[in-house]
Amino acid sequence: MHTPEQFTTLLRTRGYRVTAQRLAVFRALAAAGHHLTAEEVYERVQQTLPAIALTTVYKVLHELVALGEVRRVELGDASARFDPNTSPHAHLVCQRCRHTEDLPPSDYHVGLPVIAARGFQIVNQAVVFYGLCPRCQAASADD
Amino acid sequence: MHTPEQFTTLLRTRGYRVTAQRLAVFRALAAAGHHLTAEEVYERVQQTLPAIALTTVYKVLHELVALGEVRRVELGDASARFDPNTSPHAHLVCQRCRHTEDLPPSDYHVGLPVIAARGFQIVNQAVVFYGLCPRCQAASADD
DNA sequence: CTTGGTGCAAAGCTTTTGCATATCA
DNA sequence: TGATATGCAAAAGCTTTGCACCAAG
Repeated sequence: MHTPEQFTTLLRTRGYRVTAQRLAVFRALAAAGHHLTAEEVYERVQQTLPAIALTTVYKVLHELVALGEVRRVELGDASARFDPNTSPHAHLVCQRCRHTEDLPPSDYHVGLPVIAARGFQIVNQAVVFYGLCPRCQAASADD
Repeated sequence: MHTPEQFTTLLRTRGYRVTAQRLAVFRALAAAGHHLTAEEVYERVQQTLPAIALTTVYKVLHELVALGEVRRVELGDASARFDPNTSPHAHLVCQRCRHTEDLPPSDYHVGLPVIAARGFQIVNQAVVFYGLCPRCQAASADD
Protein backbone atom coordinates (compact mmCIF):
# COMPACT_ATOMS: atom_id res chain seq x y z
CA MET A 1 0.00 0.00 0.00
CA HIS A 2 1.31 3.40 -0.99
CA THR A 3 1.11 6.78 0.69
CA PRO A 4 -2.00 8.87 0.03
CA GLU A 5 0.09 11.08 -2.29
CA GLN A 6 1.32 8.12 -4.31
CA PHE A 7 -2.19 6.78 -4.37
CA THR A 8 -3.50 10.05 -5.77
CA THR A 9 -0.91 9.91 -8.52
CA LEU A 10 -1.75 6.28 -9.19
CA LEU A 11 -5.42 7.13 -9.59
CA ARG A 12 -4.65 9.87 -12.10
CA THR A 13 -2.23 7.65 -13.99
CA ARG A 14 -4.80 4.93 -14.35
CA GLY A 15 -7.52 7.30 -15.44
CA TYR A 16 -9.51 7.18 -12.21
CA ARG A 17 -10.82 10.43 -10.83
CA VAL A 18 -9.53 11.56 -7.47
CA THR A 19 -12.56 11.67 -5.20
CA ALA A 20 -13.03 12.23 -1.50
CA GLN A 21 -14.56 8.76 -1.21
CA ARG A 22 -11.58 7.01 -2.77
CA LEU A 23 -9.13 8.85 -0.58
CA ALA A 24 -11.18 8.26 2.54
CA VAL A 25 -11.43 4.51 1.97
CA PHE A 26 -7.73 4.36 1.19
CA ARG A 27 -6.87 6.31 4.32
CA ALA A 28 -9.09 4.21 6.55
CA LEU A 29 -7.27 1.06 5.51
CA ALA A 30 -3.85 2.65 5.67
CA ALA A 31 -4.58 3.94 9.16
CA ALA A 32 -5.92 0.59 10.33
CA GLY A 33 -2.83 -1.19 9.08
CA HIS A 34 -4.61 -4.51 9.12
CA HIS A 35 -7.50 -6.20 7.31
CA LEU A 36 -10.97 -4.78 7.82
CA THR A 37 -14.39 -5.89 6.63
CA ALA A 38 -16.29 -3.61 4.24
CA GLU A 39 -18.58 -2.72 7.11
CA GLU A 40 -15.63 -1.76 9.32
CA VAL A 41 -14.20 0.40 6.59
CA TYR A 42 -17.62 1.99 6.17
CA GLU A 43 -17.88 2.84 9.86
CA ARG A 44 -14.46 4.41 9.92
CA VAL A 45 -14.93 6.38 6.74
CA GLN A 46 -18.23 7.74 7.99
CA GLN A 47 -16.38 9.62 10.69
CA THR A 48 -14.82 11.89 8.09
CA LEU A 49 -17.34 11.48 5.30
CA PRO A 50 -20.75 10.88 6.91
CA ALA A 51 -22.62 10.85 3.61
CA ILE A 52 -20.71 8.00 2.01
CA ALA A 53 -22.72 4.95 0.97
CA LEU A 54 -21.77 1.39 1.81
CA THR A 55 -22.15 0.63 -1.89
CA THR A 56 -19.44 3.12 -2.66
CA VAL A 57 -17.17 1.55 -0.08
CA TYR A 58 -17.59 -1.79 -1.85
CA LYS A 59 -16.87 -0.28 -5.23
CA VAL A 60 -13.76 1.49 -4.02
CA LEU A 61 -12.53 -1.62 -2.24
CA HIS A 62 -12.76 -3.53 -5.50
CA GLU A 63 -10.82 -0.80 -7.23
CA LEU A 64 -8.14 -0.93 -4.57
CA VAL A 65 -7.85 -4.66 -5.10
CA ALA A 66 -7.60 -4.14 -8.88
CA LEU A 67 -4.94 -1.49 -8.33
CA GLY A 68 -3.02 -3.84 -6.07
CA GLU A 69 -3.27 -1.49 -3.11
CA VAL A 70 -5.20 -3.94 -1.01
CA ARG A 71 -5.67 -7.66 -0.87
CA ARG A 72 -8.91 -9.50 -0.35
CA VAL A 73 -8.68 -12.08 2.41
CA GLU A 74 -11.20 -14.72 3.47
CA LEU A 75 -10.85 -15.97 7.00
CA GLY A 76 -13.82 -18.28 7.30
CA ASP A 77 -16.29 -15.62 8.36
CA ALA A 78 -19.38 -14.40 6.57
CA SER A 79 -17.64 -11.30 5.28
CA ALA A 80 -14.46 -10.83 3.32
CA ARG A 81 -11.62 -8.74 4.65
CA PHE A 82 -9.52 -6.16 2.85
CA ASP A 83 -5.90 -6.14 3.83
CA PRO A 84 -3.64 -3.12 3.33
CA ASN A 85 -0.69 -5.42 3.86
CA THR A 86 -0.17 -6.75 0.34
CA SER A 87 3.11 -8.47 1.01
CA PRO A 88 2.81 -12.23 1.43
CA HIS A 89 1.79 -13.32 4.88
CA ALA A 90 -0.38 -15.92 6.57
CA HIS A 91 -3.05 -15.53 9.24
CA LEU A 92 -3.55 -17.01 12.65
CA VAL A 93 -7.23 -17.15 13.63
CA CYS A 94 -8.75 -18.11 16.96
CA GLN A 95 -11.69 -20.40 16.33
CA ARG A 96 -13.39 -19.32 19.50
CA CYS A 97 -13.06 -15.54 19.69
CA ARG A 98 -12.05 -14.85 16.07
CA HIS A 99 -9.01 -12.91 17.22
CA THR A 100 -6.65 -12.75 14.26
CA GLU A 101 -2.95 -12.10 13.87
CA ASP A 102 -0.73 -11.66 10.85
CA LEU A 103 2.16 -14.05 10.37
CA PRO A 104 5.16 -12.72 8.47
CA PRO A 105 6.75 -15.18 6.03
CA SER A 106 9.68 -15.57 8.39
CA ASP A 107 7.38 -17.21 10.92
CA TYR A 108 5.96 -20.01 8.82
CA HIS A 109 6.74 -22.02 5.75
CA VAL A 110 4.70 -23.14 2.75
CA GLY A 111 5.99 -24.93 -0.26
CA LEU A 112 4.54 -26.44 -3.40
CA PRO A 113 7.21 -27.98 -5.61
CA VAL A 114 6.60 -27.12 -9.26
CA ILE A 115 6.55 -30.82 -10.04
CA ALA A 116 3.59 -31.27 -7.67
CA ALA A 117 1.59 -28.34 -9.04
CA ARG A 118 -0.02 -30.42 -11.80
CA GLY A 119 0.89 -27.88 -14.43
CA PHE A 120 -0.75 -25.01 -12.57
CA GLN A 121 1.06 -21.72 -12.68
CA ILE A 122 0.74 -20.54 -9.08
CA VAL A 123 0.23 -16.83 -8.62
CA ASN A 124 -1.09 -16.67 -5.12
CA GLN A 125 -1.66 -18.62 -1.96
CA ALA A 126 -3.86 -18.39 1.09
CA VAL A 127 -2.60 -19.86 4.33
CA VAL A 128 -4.68 -19.72 7.47
CA PHE A 129 -3.88 -21.46 10.73
CA TYR A 130 -6.89 -22.01 12.98
CA GLY A 131 -6.63 -22.72 16.65
CA LEU A 132 -7.11 -21.34 20.11
CA CYS A 133 -5.46 -18.12 21.17
CA PRO A 134 -3.73 -18.05 24.57
CA ARG A 135 -6.67 -16.32 26.21
CA CYS A 136 -9.21 -18.84 24.93
CA GLN A 137 -6.97 -21.75 25.93
CA ALA A 138 -7.04 -20.41 29.46
CA ALA A 139 -10.81 -20.06 29.27
CA SER A 140 -11.12 -23.65 28.01
CA ALA A 141 -9.10 -24.94 30.91
CA ASP A 142 -11.86 -23.67 33.19
CA ASP A 143 -14.53 -25.85 31.57
CA MET B 1 -15.60 -40.35 6.27
CA HIS B 2 -17.02 -43.68 7.35
CA THR B 3 -19.10 -46.25 5.53
CA PRO B 4 -22.87 -45.80 5.57
CA GLU B 5 -23.11 -48.62 8.11
CA GLN B 6 -20.59 -47.01 10.43
CA PHE B 7 -22.34 -43.72 9.95
CA THR B 8 -25.66 -45.25 10.97
CA THR B 9 -24.06 -46.59 14.13
CA LEU B 10 -22.44 -43.24 14.79
CA LEU B 11 -25.79 -41.49 14.54
CA ARG B 12 -27.38 -43.88 17.03
CA THR B 13 -24.43 -43.60 19.39
CA ARG B 14 -24.65 -39.85 19.42
CA GLY B 15 -28.37 -39.79 19.92
CA TYR B 16 -29.28 -38.69 16.41
CA ARG B 17 -32.16 -40.43 14.67
CA VAL B 18 -31.38 -42.38 11.56
CA THR B 19 -33.37 -40.72 8.79
CA ALA B 20 -33.50 -41.12 5.04
CA GLN B 21 -32.34 -37.51 4.62
CA ARG B 22 -29.24 -37.96 6.74
CA LEU B 23 -28.27 -41.13 4.95
CA ALA B 24 -28.90 -39.61 1.53
CA VAL B 25 -26.74 -36.54 2.20
CA PHE B 26 -24.03 -38.75 3.62
CA ARG B 27 -24.14 -41.06 0.60
CA ALA B 28 -24.08 -38.20 -1.90
CA LEU B 29 -20.86 -36.88 -0.43
CA ALA B 30 -19.32 -40.31 -0.06
CA ALA B 31 -20.14 -41.10 -3.69
CA ALA B 32 -18.77 -37.78 -4.93
CA GLY B 33 -15.50 -38.32 -3.09
CA HIS B 34 -14.67 -34.64 -3.29
CA HIS B 35 -16.02 -31.36 -1.93
CA LEU B 36 -19.45 -30.22 -3.08
CA THR B 37 -21.47 -27.09 -2.44
CA ALA B 38 -24.73 -27.42 -0.52
CA GLU B 39 -26.57 -26.85 -3.78
CA GLU B 40 -24.65 -29.64 -5.49
CA VAL B 41 -25.41 -32.00 -2.64
CA TYR B 42 -29.05 -30.97 -2.90
CA GLU B 43 -29.21 -31.75 -6.62
CA ARG B 44 -27.67 -35.16 -6.14
CA VAL B 45 -29.80 -36.10 -3.17
CA GLN B 46 -32.94 -35.10 -5.03
CA GLN B 47 -32.35 -37.94 -7.44
CA THR B 48 -33.07 -40.46 -4.72
CA LEU B 49 -35.13 -38.30 -2.38
CA PRO B 50 -37.03 -35.78 -4.53
CA ALA B 51 -38.93 -34.29 -1.61
CA ILE B 52 -35.91 -33.24 0.42
CA ALA B 53 -35.60 -29.53 1.21
CA LEU B 54 -32.43 -27.51 0.71
CA THR B 55 -32.83 -26.38 4.31
CA THR B 56 -32.55 -29.96 5.44
CA VAL B 57 -29.42 -30.43 3.36
CA TYR B 58 -27.84 -27.49 5.16
CA LYS B 59 -28.83 -28.82 8.56
CA VAL B 60 -27.48 -32.28 7.82
CA LEU B 61 -24.24 -30.84 6.42
CA HIS B 62 -23.71 -28.98 9.68
CA GLU B 63 -24.30 -32.17 11.59
CA LEU B 64 -21.81 -34.01 9.43
CA VAL B 65 -19.25 -31.32 10.17
CA ALA B 66 -20.00 -31.56 13.90
CA LEU B 67 -19.65 -35.34 13.70
CA GLY B 68 -16.33 -34.98 11.91
CA GLU B 69 -17.57 -36.86 8.85
CA VAL B 70 -17.09 -33.91 6.57
CA ARG B 71 -14.99 -30.79 6.51
CA ARG B 72 -16.14 -27.34 5.55
CA VAL B 73 -13.87 -25.74 2.97
CA GLU B 74 -13.86 -22.17 1.64
CA LEU B 75 -12.24 -21.70 -1.72
CA GLY B 76 -12.89 -18.05 -2.37
CA ASP B 77 -16.31 -18.53 -3.95
CA ALA B 78 -19.66 -17.35 -2.75
CA SER B 79 -20.60 -20.75 -1.39
CA ALA B 80 -18.85 -23.02 1.05
CA ARG B 81 -17.88 -26.54 0.11
CA PHE B 82 -18.28 -29.73 2.12
CA ASP B 83 -15.44 -32.15 1.76
CA PRO B 84 -15.78 -35.87 2.51
CA ASN B 85 -12.01 -36.08 2.57
CA THR B 86 -11.30 -35.15 6.18
CA SER B 87 -7.64 -36.01 6.14
CA PRO B 88 -5.35 -33.02 5.81
CA HIS B 89 -4.88 -31.77 2.29
CA ALA B 90 -4.53 -28.49 0.39
CA HIS B 91 -6.34 -27.23 -2.68
CA LEU B 92 -5.24 -25.98 -6.04
CA VAL B 93 -7.71 -23.55 -7.58
CA CYS B 94 -7.70 -22.03 -11.06
CA GLN B 95 -8.48 -18.35 -10.76
CA ARG B 96 -9.95 -18.23 -14.22
CA CYS B 97 -12.15 -21.33 -14.58
CA ARG B 98 -12.41 -22.29 -10.88
CA HIS B 99 -11.25 -25.82 -11.64
CA THR B 100 -10.06 -27.30 -8.36
CA GLU B 101 -7.81 -30.18 -7.43
CA ASP B 102 -6.90 -31.78 -4.13
CA LEU B 103 -3.29 -31.83 -3.05
CA PRO B 104 -2.23 -34.67 -0.77
CA PRO B 105 0.17 -33.72 2.02
CA SER B 106 2.97 -35.47 0.16
CA ASP B 107 2.74 -32.89 -2.62
CA TYR B 108 3.19 -29.71 -0.60
CA HIS B 109 4.25 -28.65 2.78
CA VAL B 110 3.31 -26.12 5.41
CA GLY B 111 4.97 -25.48 8.69
CA LEU B 112 4.39 -23.19 11.61
CA PRO B 113 7.03 -23.65 14.31
CA VAL B 114 5.46 -23.69 17.75
CA ILE B 115 7.69 -20.81 18.73
CA ALA B 116 6.17 -18.67 15.95
CA ALA B 117 2.57 -19.49 16.82
CA ARG B 118 2.29 -16.72 19.42
CA GLY B 119 0.89 -19.07 21.99
CA PHE B 120 -1.90 -20.28 19.72
CA GLN B 121 -2.71 -23.94 19.92
CA ILE B 122 -3.14 -24.84 16.25
CA VAL B 123 -5.86 -27.34 15.51
CA ASN B 124 -6.41 -26.80 11.84
CA GLN B 125 -5.06 -25.14 8.74
CA ALA B 126 -6.37 -24.06 5.37
CA VAL B 127 -3.97 -23.96 2.47
CA VAL B 128 -5.12 -22.90 -0.98
CA PHE B 129 -2.88 -22.30 -3.96
CA TYR B 130 -4.40 -20.05 -6.62
CA GLY B 131 -3.17 -19.90 -10.15
CA LEU B 132 -3.89 -20.84 -13.72
CA CYS B 133 -4.59 -24.41 -14.69
CA PRO B 134 -2.82 -25.80 -17.77
CA ARG B 135 -5.87 -25.29 -19.95
CA CYS B 136 -6.30 -21.65 -18.95
CA GLN B 137 -2.60 -20.96 -19.42
CA ALA B 138 -2.98 -22.14 -23.00
CA ALA B 139 -6.05 -19.94 -23.41
CA SER B 140 -4.14 -16.97 -22.01
CA ALA B 141 -1.35 -17.48 -24.49
CA ASP B 142 -3.88 -16.82 -27.24
CA ASP B 143 -4.71 -13.36 -25.93
C1' DC C 1 -46.70 -41.71 22.38
C1' DT C 2 -43.24 -38.30 22.59
C1' DT C 3 -39.22 -36.12 21.11
C1' DG C 4 -36.69 -34.87 17.44
C1' DG C 5 -36.59 -34.08 12.36
C1' DT C 6 -38.40 -32.28 8.11
C1' DG C 7 -40.31 -29.02 4.84
C1' DC C 8 -41.99 -24.64 3.81
C1' DA C 9 -41.86 -19.88 3.89
C1' DA C 10 -39.81 -16.04 5.33
C1' DA C 11 -36.03 -13.46 6.94
C1' DG C 12 -30.99 -12.28 7.48
C1' DC C 13 -26.54 -10.94 5.75
C1' DT C 14 -23.24 -9.70 2.67
C1' DT C 15 -22.56 -8.08 -1.75
C1' DT C 16 -24.05 -6.49 -6.39
C1' DT C 17 -26.80 -3.89 -9.77
C1' DG C 18 -29.62 -0.15 -12.08
C1' DC C 19 -30.38 4.38 -12.47
C1' DA C 20 -30.90 9.38 -11.55
C1' DT C 21 -28.10 12.89 -9.65
C1' DA C 22 -23.86 15.05 -8.60
C1' DT C 23 -19.02 15.92 -9.47
C1' DC C 24 -14.29 15.89 -11.30
C1' DA C 25 -11.38 17.24 -15.07
C1' DT D 1 -19.45 20.48 -20.64
C1' DG D 2 -19.13 15.66 -20.75
C1' DA D 3 -17.87 11.48 -18.88
C1' DT D 4 -17.33 9.26 -14.57
C1' DA D 5 -18.56 8.48 -9.69
C1' DT D 6 -21.82 8.53 -6.08
C1' DG D 7 -25.96 7.43 -3.44
C1' DC D 8 -30.21 5.28 -3.02
C1' DA D 9 -33.13 1.55 -3.46
C1' DA D 10 -33.85 -2.73 -4.82
C1' DA D 11 -32.31 -7.28 -5.91
C1' DA D 12 -29.43 -11.31 -5.80
C1' DG D 13 -27.20 -15.24 -3.70
C1' DC D 14 -26.18 -18.08 0.14
C1' DT D 15 -27.58 -19.50 4.55
C1' DT D 16 -30.38 -19.49 8.77
C1' DT D 17 -34.65 -19.37 11.46
C1' DG D 18 -39.52 -20.19 13.06
C1' DC D 19 -43.08 -23.05 13.08
C1' DA D 20 -46.59 -26.64 11.99
C1' DC D 21 -46.61 -31.29 10.60
C1' DC D 22 -44.51 -35.82 10.41
C1' DA D 23 -41.90 -39.84 11.68
C1' DA D 24 -38.29 -42.58 14.37
C1' DG D 25 -37.70 -45.05 18.41
